[in-house]
Amino acid sequence: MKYSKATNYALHSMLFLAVATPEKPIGVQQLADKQNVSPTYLSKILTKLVKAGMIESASGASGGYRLKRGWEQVSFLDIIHAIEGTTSLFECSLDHGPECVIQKVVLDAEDKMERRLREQTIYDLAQSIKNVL
Amino acid sequence: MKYSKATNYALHSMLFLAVATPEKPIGVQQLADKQNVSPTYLSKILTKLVKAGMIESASGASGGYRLKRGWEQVSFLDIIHAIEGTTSLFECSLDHGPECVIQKVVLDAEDKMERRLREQTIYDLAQSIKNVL
DNA sequence: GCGTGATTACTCGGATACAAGATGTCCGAGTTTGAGCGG
DNA sequence: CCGCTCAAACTCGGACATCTTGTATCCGAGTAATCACGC
Repeated sequence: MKYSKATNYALHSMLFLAVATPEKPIGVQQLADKQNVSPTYLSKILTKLVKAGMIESASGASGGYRLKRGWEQVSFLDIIHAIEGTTSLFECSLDHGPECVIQKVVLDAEDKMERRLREQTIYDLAQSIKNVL
Repeated sequence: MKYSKATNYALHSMLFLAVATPEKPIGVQQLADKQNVSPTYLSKILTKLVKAGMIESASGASGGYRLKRGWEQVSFLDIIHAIEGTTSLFECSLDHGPECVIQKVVLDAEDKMERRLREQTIYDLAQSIKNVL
């Protein structure tokens, strides 16, 4: 039970974009260099973020990726869900009545984690980093 | 990012043993039938719980598995860790300074989930079920 | 009745097989920028 | 100086390869209870 590396790359890419926020888009190459990943693989991950509506891509020369309007509200959970999917981390798969007491406990615990991830935005994190610099 | 089915089987097996608590051990076959799993596969899972010290196995005819002394303190988190391992669900794997702010956020969220799973014992859950019956 | 050996029912652990998902690469197609060239 | 064309840089998306992990099966070995048999 671990988050995939792709989630790691996605979170770092978003934070990097949030700290930079230039008018020109940032190329995949530059993002990939920072994280030691192949650009083509990273582009697959960023495509998911595009489809989730957090960033947008610009084709052609001097193209790249850029934060989209409203990105200030994007939370950690949004990013994680965009990469990992939204299925909950426990499903009983047994047919012992309508509700599984075990599942209820685990989902309740999961909810506590998600609550924390939902209230943490990339924007806030980027601001706190900038203050340190 | 999901808990494995093995974790599901382990939790259900523990709960079943906790509700039963007979003097005689319960065979794998019986536990497997309840959950629609092959007995040999379930035995591999139960072996992990034995090594974790929660249950003990009895060989030979009329053998099986039995809760071990001190099982009343076993929490959900103990069982999950016995099956999934104790590695935290996020590791940065990047070398951008000593601490990764992203990792700190995710681990903080994970801690909130684990706190809930740590305070929930199989014993308490078994008691609440018995009351309903 | 009692002891002894054989049978049976069960777990244990390793080896193996299979499937799915994560990770990563390759390449062709489309798109925009910018430079070069000719008028 | 203007406009056209072409090359370069870049993303996009699908197809493919590889590796790890979860899931599951099979089988031989060991162990304990029980049964059968002979004394």
